Amino acid sequence: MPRAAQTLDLTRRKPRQVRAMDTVEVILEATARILQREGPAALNTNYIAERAGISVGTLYQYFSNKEAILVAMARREIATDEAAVIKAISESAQGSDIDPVRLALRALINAFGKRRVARRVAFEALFGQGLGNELASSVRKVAQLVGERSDRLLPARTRPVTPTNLFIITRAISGIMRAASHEESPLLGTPEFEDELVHLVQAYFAGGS
Amino acid sequence: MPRAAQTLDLTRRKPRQVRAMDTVEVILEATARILQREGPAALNTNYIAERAGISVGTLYQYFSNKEAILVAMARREIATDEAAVIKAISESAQGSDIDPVRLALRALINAFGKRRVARRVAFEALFGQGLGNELASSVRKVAQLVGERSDRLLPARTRPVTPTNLFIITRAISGIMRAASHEESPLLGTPEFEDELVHLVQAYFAGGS
DNA sequence: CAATTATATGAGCAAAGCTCGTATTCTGTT
DNA sequence: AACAGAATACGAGCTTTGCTCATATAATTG
Repeated sequence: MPRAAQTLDLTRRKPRQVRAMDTVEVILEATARILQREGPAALNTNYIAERAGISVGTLYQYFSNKEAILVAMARREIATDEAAVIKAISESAQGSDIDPVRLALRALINAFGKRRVARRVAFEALFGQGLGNELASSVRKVAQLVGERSDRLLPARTRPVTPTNLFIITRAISGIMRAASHEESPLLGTPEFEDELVHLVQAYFAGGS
Repeated sequence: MPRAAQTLDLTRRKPRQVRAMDTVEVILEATARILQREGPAALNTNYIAERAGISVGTLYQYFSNKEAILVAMARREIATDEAAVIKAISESAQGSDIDPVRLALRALINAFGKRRVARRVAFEALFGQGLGNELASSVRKVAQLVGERSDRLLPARTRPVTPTNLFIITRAISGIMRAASHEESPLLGTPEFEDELVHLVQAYFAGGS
């Protein structure tokens, strides 16, 4: 559908002036709104530009293609999630009597409950681009937490935190969150769901071998 | 890009004659080949038809849109995987000395190692369509196996097999497989990877509460 | 061997992605 | 203040591509 991708340079202008920052902001916001209110089918670059109150040309000054907008959105969501998880962890450090793993996972679950459609589409784009690993970064925070404090949190035999088992638990949680945030599933947000996630993480790190 | 989806009837002809079956076959095969050899960017319906040696019109007689082709592909892969897992399970029933959970997971890992690109794109389509649950079906076989034979396979305190924890473990494994089958990761196929999956499943079902 | 039903064809329409030449605004320098 | 150059914005319009539909061919049935 594009004019053949013979333009190999997909580099775009990076916003320097405040005006440009605002433009990028406005594009991402419009995209999220359209996705959330009118669904993925309604999303096209001309319409994004229209809704954002800018021109298509401007849009393509900052994003090399439609996917790139979604990827940017996804990265933003991930950054937000990560911040939430870190906050939960640091809060738990001082005085809360609830299991920190639980607090961190709770923060994550909460984040996934918001803007479901927009998030889903954005993450889909991330995966489609082969960048699925990035989604795992906020989850990794939880995993590392468990690894570091394993002596305090887990029973007798603990497992070491290797790159491989970080990979495993991280993708496991990502997979679950992803599935759960598809609207049919009312599971997200139930206490049971939280319990199961906590159990999965702890059992995985606690088990022998 | 389509002529506006105002045609609400997405029903298509179902192949009755052998000729028609072959056509469908040939379409799916061409799609997989293009994906595998030339990448997702090269995939478009006109080209699929050309490569399949049929006309676009014919293609659209059996598939309501491009996505539908991918979804069909995904379903086919899933069916294959499921068969492989079942085979592994039944073989283990008679005489093998290896843990049946391990055998089932091994079958799954093996399946995911083939036609990686085509599979990835197909599964992506499945998710995009909100049909991600289907991917879980072959994995569920493994989970059920563990649940049913838990007394034999797992240590002391076992957990019941509820819909919720089937959901959890099933999506966990799906998430891991999915991530691992993205080409950057050389993890798929290592013995370590298999070990970790086995451990995850067993630890999850074995843990207390 | 009609008549009916199933299958195949491909030119071409409309939607959507994206470009590029031009216009406007900002920033720093003298 | 005046100006140059850089950054930003614009949007008509070109391509690509998804998909349809009028028409033709093959299979099946009675």
